[in-house]
Amino acid sequence: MKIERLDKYMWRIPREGKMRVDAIVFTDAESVDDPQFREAMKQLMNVATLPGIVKYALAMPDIHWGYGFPIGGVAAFDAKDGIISPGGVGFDINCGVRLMKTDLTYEDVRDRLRAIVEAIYETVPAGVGARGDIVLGKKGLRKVLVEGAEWAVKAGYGLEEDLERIEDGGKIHPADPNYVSEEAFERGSDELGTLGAGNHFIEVQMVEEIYDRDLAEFFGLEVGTITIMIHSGSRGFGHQVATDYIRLMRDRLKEHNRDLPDKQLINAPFEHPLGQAYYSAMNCAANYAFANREILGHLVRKAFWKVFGKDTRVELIYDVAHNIAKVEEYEIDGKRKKLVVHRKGATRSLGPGNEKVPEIYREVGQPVIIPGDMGTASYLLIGTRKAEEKTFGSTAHGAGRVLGRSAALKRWSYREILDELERKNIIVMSKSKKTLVEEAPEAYKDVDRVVHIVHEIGISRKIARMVPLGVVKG
DNA sequence: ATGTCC
Repeated sequence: MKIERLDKYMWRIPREGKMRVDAIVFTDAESVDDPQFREAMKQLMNVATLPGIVKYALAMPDIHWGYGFPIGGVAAFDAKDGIISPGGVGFDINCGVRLMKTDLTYEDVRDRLRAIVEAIYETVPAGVGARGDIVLGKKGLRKVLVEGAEWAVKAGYGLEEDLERIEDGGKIHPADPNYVSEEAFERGSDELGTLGAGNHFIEVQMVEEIYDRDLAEFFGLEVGTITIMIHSGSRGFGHQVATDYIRLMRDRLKEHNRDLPDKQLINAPFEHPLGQAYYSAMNCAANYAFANREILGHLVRKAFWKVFGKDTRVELIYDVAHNIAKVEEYEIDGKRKKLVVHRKGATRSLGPGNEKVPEIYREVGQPVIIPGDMGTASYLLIGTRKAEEKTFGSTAHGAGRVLGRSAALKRWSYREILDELERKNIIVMSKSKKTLVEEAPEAYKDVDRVVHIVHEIGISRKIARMVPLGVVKG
């Protein structure tokens, strides 16, 4: 594979073979020689062969191997003659993360940390197949799929003021539940307000460092401020939507998908009825995930009220999607074009003045939230115009795995991971010992390095760094 | 990520 260095953190794999565009990756020199990085780059080169891809196939510094498309990848396709692909979104549709801030400081919580972690653990259902308190019939669930986070607020699981602090207001359209299978309805009926497993988590954090004083003040953050981060997605519902449409595209679009370099890149022309059906069903799953995180946020709020009193303020800063495809307009060769922007393990990063940024934040730009893995730091950043120009308004989404789940299980024991977190003074409660080992901090790339790169390139800028005090996992 | 295999 030919890889050219364009800049300190920018690399290019020039178009070759069936590639329609170059592949561009933002990372440091250290990563480029890594064999696992090369595997992910091969996937990015495959993405560059897909019909209608515009400008280049992009990878963020947290790139790693995924289903068909690499995780940490961004690919934009012309809405007229391009495609949409479930593998370019990921199985956990609208997996994402939200950051909330409290009016508490480290001094206020230090003696009751165990109590708040336990309260969250008891309030939030977690783990594979966990069921929530909300059980919906088909009619009820249809409303969730159309209304997203707004449904949660109406049902008493959230505050009205939360809604403008969620990407796209927590409600994306078109989202027609008629394109969603019975099986997805069944799986989704009792999983609202549940955390899930794997890398999903709820963390109680503390602001440890401020990089931009003005913006930190704008968001009400100081060193010592207690924040909460929630990482979850669309649970079994989104997984089923992805499975359904991968199968449908495989069965009904055989000719269109005949020459794929990898079967996992299965896709539909965006304008084809099946492409439109997936788009709508995917948006239903995105709304399910927005509702889910809104409910989780409110359950955590209740846990804080229980431990620290009902007058404790727990305010949402922002909630972002990092597995999604969206129709957005960008200027291509001097013309504005409608593109289907696939962000798979990538965060939208819009700059100041962009009309898609809610009014309350428009003057500064869109908040970007980049979580670390369990037991490491997380960041609040701000979106930039440079991202709109260079990366279809995108930046990184997190640390990125460097070690597979089964390899992690072979390498470490449950006790070792617990001890490691204890040494860092982090309280951890997990439903599954296995999950905890799979999510060992050392199984992930260093999030500080990832964030440093996106900040240096200028596709998002650092505001604050948070460190975990307590973690709840599935 | 996932009722962790149809």
